[in-house]
Amino acid sequence: MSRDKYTRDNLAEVLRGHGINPTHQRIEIAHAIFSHGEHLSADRILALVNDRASETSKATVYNTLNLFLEKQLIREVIVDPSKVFYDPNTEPHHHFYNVDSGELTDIDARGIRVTGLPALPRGVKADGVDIIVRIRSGTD
Amino acid sequence: MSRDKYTRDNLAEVLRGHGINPTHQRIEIAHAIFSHGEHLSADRILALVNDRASETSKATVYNTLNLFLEKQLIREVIVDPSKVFYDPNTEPHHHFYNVDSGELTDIDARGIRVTGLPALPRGVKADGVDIIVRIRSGTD
DNA sequence: AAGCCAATTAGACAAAGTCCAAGTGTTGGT
DNA sequence: ACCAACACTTGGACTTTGTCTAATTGGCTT
Repeated sequence: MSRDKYTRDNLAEVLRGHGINPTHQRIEIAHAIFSHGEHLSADRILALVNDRASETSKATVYNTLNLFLEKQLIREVIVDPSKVFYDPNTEPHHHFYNVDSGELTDIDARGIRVTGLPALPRGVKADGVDIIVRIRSGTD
Repeated sequence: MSRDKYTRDNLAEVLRGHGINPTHQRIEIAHAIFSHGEHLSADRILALVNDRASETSKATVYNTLNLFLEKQLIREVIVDPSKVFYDPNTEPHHHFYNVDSGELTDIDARGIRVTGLPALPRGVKADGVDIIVRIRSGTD
């Protein structure tokens, strides 16, 4: 694994590998998500890509995030009623969500086992299991 | 268990039991949530209470739902990026969420065990564990 | 009836996200 | 080099969920 994993060249390769045509904007957005090792919301991503240099519109950010989701380059994490977080980690994992601070932390799924789940309803297929451990910083 | 568990009289009692002053609107909203054995969104609740008879404003519906949450009469379920669902079932339980239909189904938490979760980060306390099993009706 | 406080209200507002029609590249064929 | 075709991006209007506020209403208590 090289020192600088998320060069724009490497990212372009990654995008191609997921069947995504790597454009300037898409690379910048991927860069924002992957090099920033955190769970970002769409508005943070919009701010990050425009902070840097090139202008990217809100529409493109949303289009691109949805494209990345569809192509399974990233995942969405739904824990906050007001906004979606995007997760560059597509390995199986779960989350701690600090309700007070809004902070979101990964929990590696290896070693976690859930027993006692009922069978799936008829005619459906599983699409994934999310475990969210809600925590509070409060000392009460 | 009586035949008609959710009379407005009974509901008034329940509200009082949770430290909530039972007003007309609050009773109607509680009635909508509890008698309708389903997970409703705020806009559905607003529609239900106004469908019936008395007019209740959007502000009151939101105020009341947040009050009910605070007083732990109901829970919120966050599975859909676009809206919150309110859950009359405050027993420990989890959910199936059909991504295609939007349908939300309870999973009794008794018998479910999660092993292998890491220790909580320092200085925080657990606030609950949500398990969401995402399913698709698709036959692909 | 007067006064008090809690609850309700309409409507303005805010924020997240979608949509659309027009514009800008980029590519490939000749 | 030119043109056509297609893909991508864009601003801005729009929609939806939810919050806020200032004014009004409604119940009690005396």
